This record gives sequence, structure tokens and C-alpha cells, in this order.
Amino acid sequence: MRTRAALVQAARVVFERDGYANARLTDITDEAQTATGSFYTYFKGKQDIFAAVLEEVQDEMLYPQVREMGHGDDPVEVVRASNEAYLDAYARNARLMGLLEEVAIADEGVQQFRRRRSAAFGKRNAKAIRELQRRGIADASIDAALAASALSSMVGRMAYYTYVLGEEWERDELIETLTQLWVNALGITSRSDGGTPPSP
Amino acid sequence: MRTRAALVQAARVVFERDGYANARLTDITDEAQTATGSFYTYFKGKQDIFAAVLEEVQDEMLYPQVREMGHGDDPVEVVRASNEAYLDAYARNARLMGLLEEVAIADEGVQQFRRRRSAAFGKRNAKAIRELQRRGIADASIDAALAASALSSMVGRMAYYTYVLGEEWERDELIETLTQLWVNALGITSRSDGGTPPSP
Amino acid sequence: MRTRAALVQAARVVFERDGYANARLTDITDEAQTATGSFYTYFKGKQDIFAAVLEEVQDEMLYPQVREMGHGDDPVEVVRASNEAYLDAYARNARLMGLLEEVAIADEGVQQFRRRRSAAFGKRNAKAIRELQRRGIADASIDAALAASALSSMVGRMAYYTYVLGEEWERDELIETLTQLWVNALGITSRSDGGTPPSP
Amino acid sequence: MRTRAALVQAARVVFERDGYANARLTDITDEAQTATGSFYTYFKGKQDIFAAVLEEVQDEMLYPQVREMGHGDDPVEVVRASNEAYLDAYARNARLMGLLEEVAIADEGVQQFRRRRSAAFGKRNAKAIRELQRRGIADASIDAALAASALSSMVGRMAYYTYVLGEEWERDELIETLTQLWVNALGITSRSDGGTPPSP
DNA sequence: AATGAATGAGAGTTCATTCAT
DNA sequence: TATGAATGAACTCTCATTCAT
Repeated sequence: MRTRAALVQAARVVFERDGYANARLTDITDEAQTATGSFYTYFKGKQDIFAAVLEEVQDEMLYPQVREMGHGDDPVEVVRASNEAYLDAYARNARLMGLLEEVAIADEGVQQFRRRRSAAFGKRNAKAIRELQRRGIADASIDAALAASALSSMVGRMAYYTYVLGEEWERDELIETLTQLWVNALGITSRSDGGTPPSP
Repeated sequence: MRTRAALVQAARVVFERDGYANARLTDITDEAQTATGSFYTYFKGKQDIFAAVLEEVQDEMLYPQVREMGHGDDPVEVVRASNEAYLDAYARNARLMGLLEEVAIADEGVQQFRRRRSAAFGKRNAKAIRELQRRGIADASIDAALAASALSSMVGRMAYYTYVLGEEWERDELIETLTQLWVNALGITSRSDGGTPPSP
Repeated sequence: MRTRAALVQAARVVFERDGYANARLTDITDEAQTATGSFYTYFKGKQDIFAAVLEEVQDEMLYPQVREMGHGDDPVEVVRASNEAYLDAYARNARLMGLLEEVAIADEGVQQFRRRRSAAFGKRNAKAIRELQRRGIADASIDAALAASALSSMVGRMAYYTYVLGEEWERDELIETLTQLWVNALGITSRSDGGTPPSP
Repeated sequence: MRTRAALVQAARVVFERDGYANARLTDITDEAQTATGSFYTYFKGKQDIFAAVLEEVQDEMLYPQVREMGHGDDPVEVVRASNEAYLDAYARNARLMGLLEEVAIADEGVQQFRRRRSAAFGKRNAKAIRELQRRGIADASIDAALAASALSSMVGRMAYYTYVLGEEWERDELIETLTQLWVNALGITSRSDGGTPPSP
């Protein structure tokens, strides 16, 4: 339905502009140029349309993850590229990512949404780390699942501080340091195929 | 003033019970057993009393930081102890820490409060890291300020996932892995200065 | 809109009954048999609806003015008729005229409204007086604008004393004396132009 | 009592600054540097202290009146001097005069106060006019009481427009024109002792 | 008599939700 | 299905008044 799409689109605009708590339903219908009442034809309330916004923009909202890694790739470069891609994507959707934080605490449904995505990406990252560990590139003594979550948190949080709260880190330094930390934390060494495996 | 204290105390109870958005001023005055009007004798509004609550519990709310490190201390043990202390404190004030996240996004004042605390602790951590770098215990190529912020973020975020959002990580494993990651990330090695072995 | 009209009508009733300061918005919505919230669909507040009431009854509220005067008319009769018409209109809207006085002092907007009306009528009266001066019927040495304002004030104020404050002047005597004063003040003489005698 | 005097003094300041409706009792006690509760030791409420303010400043609040007239005085000059004195006094107490207008409508007690003063001055003016009529200086066909009230109203109202509402009449022209109108209205002629009595 | 924090009724205002058109 | 005025509960905030100290 055209009206529904207009409402979701408008909701995103309003939420990003005013925040979740301050957004009024009439702001959304005004922005969508629909009647107030039409809102309830498609949604049960604010939470409901916010969920719909999330559904719609799901793909734009990345999660810090290590790229698939071919056998010839330098793992450090892969991590750097992943961080770079994530931070740039975050910068583009900063307002929305902030919203997600705001709403996740008070709204059970959004919290679920967030956790599902987080878990899915976490699993993939954990798998990638385990693969590195199997190949002797990463410290095998580390809990891969926990590390995946923790390192993603680190990158995600720095993105939040930088692009939502406006902390003034320089983009390239940020990427560089985060990559260094991530790589060190897992005991990854560049060209590690031939190098010594990390000491536990 | 007795009334003021009662209001702050009551506000904390109500905020923790109902969340920030759902808390009504009358709930707070009811809980404090004061008249509605008394609220405005001491506070300008909801934001104001929330700030007062934060101020009051400030000391209970730690920030991930490396403890002061004596020359004889094992740096790994110091990091572990810091993480342990932080996570346990977070667990005790989990609901409030969650609120802080929720409110910080929409409320300028609370955001300031958070940033000030964050910056203060960040400086101390950066200083501690620089000291480790100077003593050759930590990788000197890493930006200390950024690393301090990033690693704190990591620990802080995991605490949030665990104690606010209820992700099910086991406490001891969490501490262990975070310590490992933190230590590795900075390139810290145990007893790396040839000093005294860590006291249990 | 029907609701808006009902609110304005109700507001007039409530204002006349309770005065401006004592009128509550819910009294108005109760009287209008509309929901409380509907008030804000049409008005910004009490001042706003009061202005709307004034706007609505503007035509009923005359201002002391000299009627258009044909060449054959007896100027004294014209002044008398004007005064009579004004005093009778004032009597019909006495409560509202009193309100206008009350509110005009504290409310900038209403003050503007009053001044605009006053200025418009003042101009017309001044013009009428100048015309009489030009025709040699009125004392040419008098400042027409000031005189217009002053004589209108005199009549308006006596109406206020009589119909708002309840001073006990007899209607016909009042008209007679005011007319005499007005006419004398301007140095107008009956049939001074040698024209047709006034029709009874 | 010293406190009482301080309150009345403070009330005048606050009323003149904020208007009657906007003045809060705590503003008055703050201004008087007394405790909130002390207000009720001396006054029953806002109306009560306003009455006290009026009582205190009674003498400063003139009413347009014709000065006592000696046999040798030029009546025109006496009227002019009266108007001048009144307008200048009004200018000095403009804010208070405006207050009187504001409150008189809604407050029965103040209305009484006002009416009593008005009546007293009205009587004196009427007496002065009757004396002029007796001496053949003023038109005897005019109702002296009504004329006294009407002409006083005229001067009082012009003072109000000029000094309270800020209408821009030039002081000297104002005095001149009002004097002219007043004198003409009553049929007074300068050096009228020797002149022709006014034709009815 | 003075104090001033505490009181709490009362008023204004907002906005999610409904429903007749 | 769309409309948008109407609804009214819910909530914030003010301030005259009280009363224990």
C-alpha cells in the first residue's frame, strides 16, 4: 500500500529529526501527508511503526564484522577493511543508530530486534575467529564467541561516540587504532601463515 | 534538606521501576510522600531530578579503568582486578546504567554529564597506558588516548549487554576474556618488566 | 467550523458572566459542550479566544463618532443622534466593554485591537470636525484630531461609568448634556449655515 | 509596624512593575524581604494589600478638578492651570493610575474606592461650575454635576491614553486643546465679567 | 511576630486514539 | 480505505495558603 510506505518513510524522517521520545504521531502523518486516522489503518502505535522503520532499513544498519577471508588474504588487511566499511556505514546512518540505542532500552520489541541481529552477526564473527584460530593465525585460548561480541562492541561503541555523540576522533586514526587493537587482541600477526603462532 | 533527599531517593526508585519516559512526577512525589508542589521547590523538572539522581549515585557508578599500578604489580592482574571491580559495580547499578543510556540520547544535560565522566576516566586510563608504554610493558605504537577509550568501551558495552539487556555471559569467563583481550590489545605481557610475580 | 463558533459564543457567555481573570478554559469548553482539547484546535489560549470574541462582536461595539453629515442636516441634531446611538449600543454590550477595559491593560494584543479601532474612529471624527471647521460651523482654532479624541473619550467614559460601573445618570439627560458639551466645545451653532431647520 | 509598611511599599513596586493580575504574593514578600507567611499577618490577600497601597498613595492620585477661583482670576487661566497640574501629576503616577483602571473592573472594593474619590471630586467640580454659572461666566443651562463628571472624564481619559497607553500627544497642545474644549463646553469666556453671557 | 518549607487544589496544555463522514 | 475534527484522560506546573519551628 502506498500510504503505508509513505508513513514508514515519514516516520524515519521524523524519528531521525526529533528522536523517538519527542516524535508525535501527528508529526509523522503530517510529514507523510496522510490523515491522522490513517496511521491506525496500518500501525498500532509508535512502537509498531518504529519496528516497521527498522525492518525497512535493516540492510543499511551494519554490525561490525570481519569480512569473509580467503586463504591468500592478509588477515590484518581484512580486519582493517571491515572496520573501515563499518565506520563509514555507521557515519551514514548515525542518527538511526542512535535511535536504536534510545529505543532499545525502553522497548522490549526493539530490544529483541537488536539482539537477534547482534546474535546473527556475532555468530558469523565468532565463526571467522574460530577459523583463524584453526589456521593458527589467532590465539586459540580465547573464547571466540565472547571475543567476537566484545571486539564488535568496541568498534560499534567508538562509532557511536564519534558519529552520534560527536566525539572528535580522526577517522583514519580511529580505523588504524581499532584495527591494531582488534588484531592484537586476537593475537593475529600479518603474514601470519609463515609466522610463529601467538603464545597463549 | 530532608525533602530534597527524599525526592532524589524516590526518583531513583521510580526511575528504576518505570524507566525514565514512563516516570511521572507525581509518582516521585507519592513515593517520597511529599506534596506535588514540593517537587518544584528543588527541581526544575524531570531532567533536573534525574541529573540529581546521577550526581547522588555517581560514586557507585564506576567507569572501566586500569587501577593505579605499582612497580611490583603484575599488569595483567591489575587489569583483571579493574575489570572485575567494574563489572560487579555495573551489575549492582545495572538499571540505572541502562537509564543513563536511554536518557543520554535525548537529553542534552545528561549527555554532558556522561561525557564529562567519560572524559575524566578516559584521561586517567590514557595516562596509565602511556606509563605502561614508557616502561616497555605495552606496545608503544598504539595511540594511548584512543586505545583507552576503545577498550573501556568494550568492557562497558559488554557490561551493558550482560546486565542491562540480559545477554547470558558467565561472569568469570567474561572477566577472563575481557582481560585477555585488553592485555593482548595493548601488547602487555605478564611480568614483562622482570618484576615481582603477581600476588595471587 | 461549527465547533469554533460554539467556542467563541461560549467564551462570550463565560467572560461576561465571570470576568476575564476568573474565566477558566474548561468553563468555556463546558459551556460550548466540546472537549477540552478542542479548544486548542482553534485557539492558542485565553487571550486568543478573547480576541476572537472581540472580532466577532466588533460591529456591535460602536465608538463615539459623529455621523456623516449632509449639507441640510442640523449639526447639533447629528451629534445628538450619534451620542444616542453610541450610548444605547454601549448599554447593550456593557459587560463586554468593561472586559475590554480590564484586559486591555495587561494584554498587549487586546490593547493593539483597541488602539486600532480607536485610531480608525478617531480619524473619521477628526475628518468630520475638520469639515465642520471648513464650513465655518465649528471653531477653526481647535486641533481637530485632539478634539476628536478628547470628545470621544468624554462620551465613552461617561458610558463606562453609567453602564459598567453603574453610576446613576438618567439616559436622556446624559445624552442632552453630552451633546451640549460636545457642541459648545467645538463652537458649533445650530443651523449656523443658514440651511434647512433640523427635521424633528 | 515596620513589616507592614515594607509590604505595602513592596506591593506598590511589584504592582507597578508587573501589573495586578501578574503580581504574585511571593514577589511582594521577596521585594519586601520578609517571609512569605508574614504577608498573612497583615493582609487577607492580594485585594487587601492593593487597597492598602491605594490608601497609602491616595494623595498622589489626583482627579481633574478646577482650582478654587478668586474673583479677580481669569477663569480660562484657572482651567488651564488645573489641567496642567492634573496632567503632570498623572504623568508622575501613570503606572498606578493604570493599575487602578485594571483592578477597578474586577474588584468590587477598589471600585468603591474609586467611586468615592470620583464622587468627592465631582461634587467639588460641580460646585465650582455652579459658582461660575451663578456669576454669569458659564452657560447656566448645563447640568453642572453631569458636566463636571463628563469634562473630568475627558481630561482623565486623555491623560490615560497619553501616559499609560503611550499615545503620542504633545503635552502643551494637549493642555491647550483640553482647556479650550472645557472652557468652550461650559460657555466660559475670558474676562467674561464684562462680556456677554453665553447664549443658551 | 517572623519564618519559609510544605501543601495540594486547580489550571493549562498535550497528544494518542476514535469515529462519523 | 481515507479523512481530520473531536475527544478526554493524563500530565506538568503554579501559587495562594498554612503551620510547625
